[in-house]
Amino acid sequence: MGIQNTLKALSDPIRREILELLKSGRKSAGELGEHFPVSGAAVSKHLSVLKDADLIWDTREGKFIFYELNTSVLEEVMLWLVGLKGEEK
Amino acid sequence: MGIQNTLKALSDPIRREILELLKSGRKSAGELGEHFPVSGAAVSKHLSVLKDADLIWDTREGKFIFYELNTSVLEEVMLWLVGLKGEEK
DNA sequence: GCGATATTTAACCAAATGATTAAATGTTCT
DNA sequence: AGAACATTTAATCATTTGGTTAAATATCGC
Repeated sequence: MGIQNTLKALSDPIRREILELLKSGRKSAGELGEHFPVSGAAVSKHLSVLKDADLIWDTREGKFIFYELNTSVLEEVMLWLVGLKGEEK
Repeated sequence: MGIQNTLKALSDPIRREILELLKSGRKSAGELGEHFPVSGAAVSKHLSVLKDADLIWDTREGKFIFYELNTSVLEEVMLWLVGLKGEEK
């Protein structure tokens, strides 16, 4: 965990777009996958990176696995950024 | 440029620590290098990544090259993060 | 239980990343 | 000009990353 995992997870454009898609509510892996020109397996791996970083969590619901956004972990990154900006000089 | 370059640059711990060191003022490449257990060449490459991301700028001063923090580019990242947190649901 | 569907995991591969050492560049001083 | 110093660039290498296809898991409906 920690800021390292978070920033690493955020450093990929597909992963960031996944998070943005989840802003409007929970979505299944397949639903998320439709938005990207890569295989489902690739999307699945991105999801597991986001999950390891605690940026999303999942719930199985029958045949589907739904993913949901967890923004609480972004707090640490924001604080770090603010620290860099604010305490300058 | 853009948020992609910025986040990529921020995703490495040495580069983040370089930025933190620069909070307290400009430092030469060598001075920065002393803080890390890697070669000067490695530090130099990290500096060039940060420079490409516009997170730092440099000024040659005689034998030395001084690096200085530029936090303005962090604005975009902060906005993106706030957007993710705020517009949730 | 079987077939269809949704998703992940495994095995593999090419490209990117971060490191090293050695060579090149720029600057100062004598 | 030449030696010493500060830093970058080049060549190289091992590891990580992001992708693919094929196989494994899990659930549903018949």
